[in-house]
Amino acid sequence: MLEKNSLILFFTSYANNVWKRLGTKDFVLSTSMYNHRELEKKWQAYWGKQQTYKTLDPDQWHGENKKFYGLVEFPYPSGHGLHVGHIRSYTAMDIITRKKRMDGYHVLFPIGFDAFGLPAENYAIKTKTPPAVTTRENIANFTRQLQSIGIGFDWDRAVETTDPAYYKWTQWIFLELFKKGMAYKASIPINWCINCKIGLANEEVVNGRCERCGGPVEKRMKSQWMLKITAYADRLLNDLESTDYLEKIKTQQREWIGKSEGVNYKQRVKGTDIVLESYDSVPQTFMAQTFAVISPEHPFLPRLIAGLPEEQAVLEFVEKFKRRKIEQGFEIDKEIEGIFTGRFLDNPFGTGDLPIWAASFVVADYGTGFVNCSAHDERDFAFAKKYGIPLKVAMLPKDPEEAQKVKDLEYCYHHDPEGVLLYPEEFKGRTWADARDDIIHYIKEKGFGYPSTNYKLRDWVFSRQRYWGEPIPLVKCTHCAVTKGGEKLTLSFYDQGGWEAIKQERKTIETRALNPEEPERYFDNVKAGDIIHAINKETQEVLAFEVETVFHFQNLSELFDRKDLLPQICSKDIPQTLNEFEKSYEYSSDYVERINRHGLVAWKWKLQSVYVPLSLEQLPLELPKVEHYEPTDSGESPLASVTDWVKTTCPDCGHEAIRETDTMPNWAGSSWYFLRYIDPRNDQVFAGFEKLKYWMPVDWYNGGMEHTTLHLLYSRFWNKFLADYGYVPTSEPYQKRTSHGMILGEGGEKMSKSKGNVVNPDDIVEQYGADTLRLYEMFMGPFDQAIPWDPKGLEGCSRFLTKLLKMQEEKVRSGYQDDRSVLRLLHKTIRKITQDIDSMGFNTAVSSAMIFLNEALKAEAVSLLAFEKFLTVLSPFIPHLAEELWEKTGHSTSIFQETWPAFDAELAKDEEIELVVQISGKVRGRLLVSPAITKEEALTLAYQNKDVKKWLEGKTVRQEIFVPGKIVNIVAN
RNA sequence: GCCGUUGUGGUGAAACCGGUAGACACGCGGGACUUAAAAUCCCGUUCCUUCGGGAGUGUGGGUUCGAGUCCCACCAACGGCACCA
Repeated sequence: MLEKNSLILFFTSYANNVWKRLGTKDFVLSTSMYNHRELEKKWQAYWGKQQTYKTLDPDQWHGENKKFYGLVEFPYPSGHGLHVGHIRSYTAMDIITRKKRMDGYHVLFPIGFDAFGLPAENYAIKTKTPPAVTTRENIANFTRQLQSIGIGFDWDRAVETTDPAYYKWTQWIFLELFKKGMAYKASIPINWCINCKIGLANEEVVNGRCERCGGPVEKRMKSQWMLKITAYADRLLNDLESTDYLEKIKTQQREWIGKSEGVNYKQRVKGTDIVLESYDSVPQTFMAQTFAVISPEHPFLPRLIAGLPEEQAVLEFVEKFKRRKIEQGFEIDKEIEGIFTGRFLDNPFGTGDLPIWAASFVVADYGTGFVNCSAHDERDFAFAKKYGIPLKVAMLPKDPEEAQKVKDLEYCYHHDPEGVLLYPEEFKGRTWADARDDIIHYIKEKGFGYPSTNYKLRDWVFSRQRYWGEPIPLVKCTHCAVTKGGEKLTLSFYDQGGWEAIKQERKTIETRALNPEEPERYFDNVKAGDIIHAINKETQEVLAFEVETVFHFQNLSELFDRKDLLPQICSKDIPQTLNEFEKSYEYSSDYVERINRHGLVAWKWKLQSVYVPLSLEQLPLELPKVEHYEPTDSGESPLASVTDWVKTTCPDCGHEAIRETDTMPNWAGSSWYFLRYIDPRNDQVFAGFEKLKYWMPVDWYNGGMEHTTLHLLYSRFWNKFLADYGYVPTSEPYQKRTSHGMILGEGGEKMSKSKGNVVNPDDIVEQYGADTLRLYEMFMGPFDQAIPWDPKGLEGCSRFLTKLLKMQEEKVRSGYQDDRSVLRLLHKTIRKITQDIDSMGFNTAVSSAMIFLNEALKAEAVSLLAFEKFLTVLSPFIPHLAEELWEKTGHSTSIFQETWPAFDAELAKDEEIELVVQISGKVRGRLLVSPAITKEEALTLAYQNKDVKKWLEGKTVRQEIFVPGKIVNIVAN
């Protein structure tokens, strides 16, 4: 012992520097330091043992009847460990929820891990380590780190998306979506990353490159599971009104949904039977249209140009376009290029035939992929100028000079609400903004087109051909499902009657009038063995059925003669006369007429289920072990090679069947995790309804700006879907959403391993302690803004804690009568911190605490009562030290069981204020006065002031302004 | 190009509804304690200055008794979207 002491004395001169490096600062040298490592461990153990942060179920809560559900985005447990950015967000919500607890709320503040996804899988490919193993290790590490910074999570409720007990319900929700027709399989052009061999959602493609590997992306046709999020587009848009998201987050959501209203025109291509539709969101100037443009990727384009002299040139252009699109990573907006197709549009507006061009600037998958163009659109204008296509104006500015310029086509004049229309005749003189609705009506009345709405939002590509994700719990049955190819025709049903008939197989004969103009729609090429899909347009439910026999009839009379078929066609009474029979076919005015002109097809069918869902008892469908984690070159999931897993029996018929081998995207598990926290161990349902009713919606959700479009949209969609079927109580999951700013590296750049500027929170906790780290992250700058990391900043926060300790040891006296000024500042501080926590002004809350501490240390002493109040409002920021000091001041229970201190407005009031005297807006003097001083009194005092007298010498007073409590301004010259 | 955010000392930043610009913290300079260093404490720290004062919140205008804050035009940085007809 003696030896050790002398050693310390001997080495004190540089010990501080040395032990910081060696990390051996595990003894207390003086009162000005504290052993954060031991102290923090002590309180973390205490909280664990006392279950300080355990959230009781509603029926066990006996406190006040008010709840608060605070949510933070659960982390992806990467191998790099916790990022200091996580700590910023988690500490903020930790502070908010601790305060809510102290305000008497029943608080839910949970955490979990979103652990499916590419990094673990890519690591597995590289090292052959099963993702389950790395994930387990990473979760253990993250858990340790999160606990080491003292975030008050209820660890009993922790969830992991990779846990079969969790993804059982992710699979269940998917099956619900499937059963309700919200999941469907479609062959679509998907974004295919050549490097990763994986299909990407639109949102994972950044500037034409893969978001993850940065490699090139190409379009490939692939059969994918899709979720019909577009069916919820309007509600996802409109319901934003009822939420309290930051305005910029709402804007992002709105723009991603991208609702646009306008009209569709239906127009015949001259000399063909092709009818093309175009979408126009600015129909006011439709009379200006002088040409049309079709997307090079439009499916009708080859038919359009077939046999024309231009055909070869156009096909070459299309080829060149597609190649360039891949090579240049979609950066094709530099120069717009096009080619005349040789076709003309038979313009129904009577303004002449419009030449049809194919051009790079029209995208295939928005609207109809075909556009009518005019001088009143910037891109159209530029294109026409480049290729010398005639233009015509249909709207002019009010200013005559400008109008002349527009007439001369000097620039593109567009989207001016005050623009005056020239055509059509009926609208001459009306303004662009005012005429819009009437023009749309006019276009509809004239039969030129009909109102239509478009969204940028696309259906959600929900399948991945990857290993590390939730298996899609469907079985492809070879017995009760037919999987032959052939074009799948679609039969839609608006009416519930027809739909029910199909579902119950009441009718086994379907008939359709033929129409050579639209062969696809009217089934004149239907063959036995075809799979036809019927879609209920109301519910979006899809059923498949196989065509058994096909019958063709010239007219209704021929069909009426097949008396053997009639009972299967007519659901009610069988008509006795042809006349009666015809009547039953009068869906629309010309339907019978069309049948008698072109004929009619009828076919016998049987209902099919191509994909059969597993039953609840069969869930979870666990991921099997595999040998290789690489996706195959053909793009199939590695699961496809696990033959004994793929081979199974059909849950419906029991015959041999094959499993779906696609897995879900990593968005799946995070789309409902906030629901699972509420009832995390329930094995009967994903969460009990009564508990959901108590806790939902989430009162406050904080996360990164990078998740404010997709994750937010997807999870809102799932929640709405579940709400529609009565599984969750609220249609919107999150009442309030805020976002934290990123923490950047020291140089102001994003932290990344390659730049070597990553800060490891473990190092900071080791050196300074968790409380210092927390305090610094809250103090470093405005919460919603990106801030570079500054190691020096930690010092100031560390000093603050040392001073706080010093205050407790040297200044706190029980029963001391506090100085009036200290008491006043205390209550001002309580008020400031209370308000700042609610508005996320953490940086100014910390600064006000610093101000108080600085002042209090100057006082002779501070009462125990005052110190306790100060410590209480500070405790959410620095929970460990707060508990320690609370204990030191004689308490045996946790500080977090205290009530949040109320501030006394009377005590916080100033007795004397500094009133600034300005002469003509310049500060010339100051007066110490009562806050209640009147204008007259203040002016009298001001005029007595010698500086003021000096400045007013030889001047005439023009005006006297008095702002109570602030300023006196004497205007003189 | 469009949308959003932000421009204030050497640095991170404060500044409520238009009312003392630069709180708080870092850094730096000086001092105290010490043989010395670290730690700690105290003083100073926007710039210019003839020590009276003057200028100053990205730039240029405007409104006002008074503008970092409001209005107009512009510039720059960051983030998001990007041929959406």
